[in-house]
Amino acid sequence: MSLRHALLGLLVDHPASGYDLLKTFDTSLANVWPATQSQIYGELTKLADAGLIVVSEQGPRGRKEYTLTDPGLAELRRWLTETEPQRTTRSDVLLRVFFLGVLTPQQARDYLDGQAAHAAELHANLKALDDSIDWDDDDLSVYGRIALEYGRRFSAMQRDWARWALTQVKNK
Amino acid sequence: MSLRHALLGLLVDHPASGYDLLKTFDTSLANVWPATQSQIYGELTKLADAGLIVVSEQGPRGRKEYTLTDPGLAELRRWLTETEPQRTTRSDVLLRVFFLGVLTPQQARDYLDGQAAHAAELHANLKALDDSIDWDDDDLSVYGRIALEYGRRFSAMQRDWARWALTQVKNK
DNA sequence: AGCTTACCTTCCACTCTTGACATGTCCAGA
DNA sequence: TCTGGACATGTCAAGAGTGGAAGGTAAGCT
Repeated sequence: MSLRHALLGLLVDHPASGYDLLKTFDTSLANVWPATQSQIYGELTKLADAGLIVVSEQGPRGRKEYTLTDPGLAELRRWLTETEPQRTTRSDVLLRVFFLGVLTPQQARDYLDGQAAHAAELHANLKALDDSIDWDDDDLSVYGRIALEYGRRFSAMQRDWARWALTQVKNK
Repeated sequence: MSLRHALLGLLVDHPASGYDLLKTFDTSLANVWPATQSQIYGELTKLADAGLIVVSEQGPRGRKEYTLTDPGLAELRRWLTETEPQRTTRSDVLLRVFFLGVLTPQQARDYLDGQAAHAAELHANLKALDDSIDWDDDDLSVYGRIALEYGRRFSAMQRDWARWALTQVKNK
């Protein structure tokens, strides 16, 4: 049910259309909670039916701009304070590690090397992104920066782990 | 399609029944790729239909023991070497961070504090687990240990990040 | 005026995942 | 002997997520 609340959260600051939200998901939220167009439009309809958002303006080309309602904001707060985040994540990258034994050591190293390279690249990109942003002191900046820092630390951790793992796979 | 390959991977070492595999998923694989009973039994049937595994023995209580076939092993190897791991993960924990601005600073800190505590606990548990295992030099040990090390580093990173984030949320 | 591009939404078919329910068998201990 | 707990599989409904097709409007450019 997180998509639901992600949409509510994005509507806190300003009204937006499905199309606007779709772009937000494709860019800034893509690394945290990817969502497709069909999912977003569908969920918006459900949220409007539930009264958590309303169509506040109809624009050209059938554009519908949604605005958060008071019950919607209350629901967002309830979600944040009263429900526990779901922590069960799936990691395809890590799952494969369990089965590297069926490959040759060289193939296993190739895999880990690829992961290290990927993580290193991501880390560099995030650093560049961080440097390019002029961080303010407002809420969006504070929490946006905290989220970005998570990405930086995570990618650094993955990079270092993969490099360390490489040293553990001996030739046999 | 990872569940499919996870099952193939588990059948490499020794034949197993759906029930056996279910227990493996609930224990050792739970943190990497959780799966429910209905999923596992369903997927095993599909894998058998596809000829990637076969029923090698029928036991008491309708027990069906599955064994990996050569095409099954080939498919596992193909998956490991020729397909890229899917890296799009969803993080409920991180998603919420984006919206902490709608709460009071104190509530936001409570949230981060909870995450720090949770990560610290997980880290301690993994360390204890690591210490309790007698690691050998075989494949299972090497790659199992690499996977466990990932968990250790990940939980440490989350713990430290949450603690750092706490210092970023000022009273206003 | 005509063409292209961006905008904007809806619908559909499919797979994956969850949770619950249903059904029954074997075995060990009181 | 009986009874509870572990063993063992199957099915079903509902929700979440993916990918793509379809259909149409407005705006900008030449």
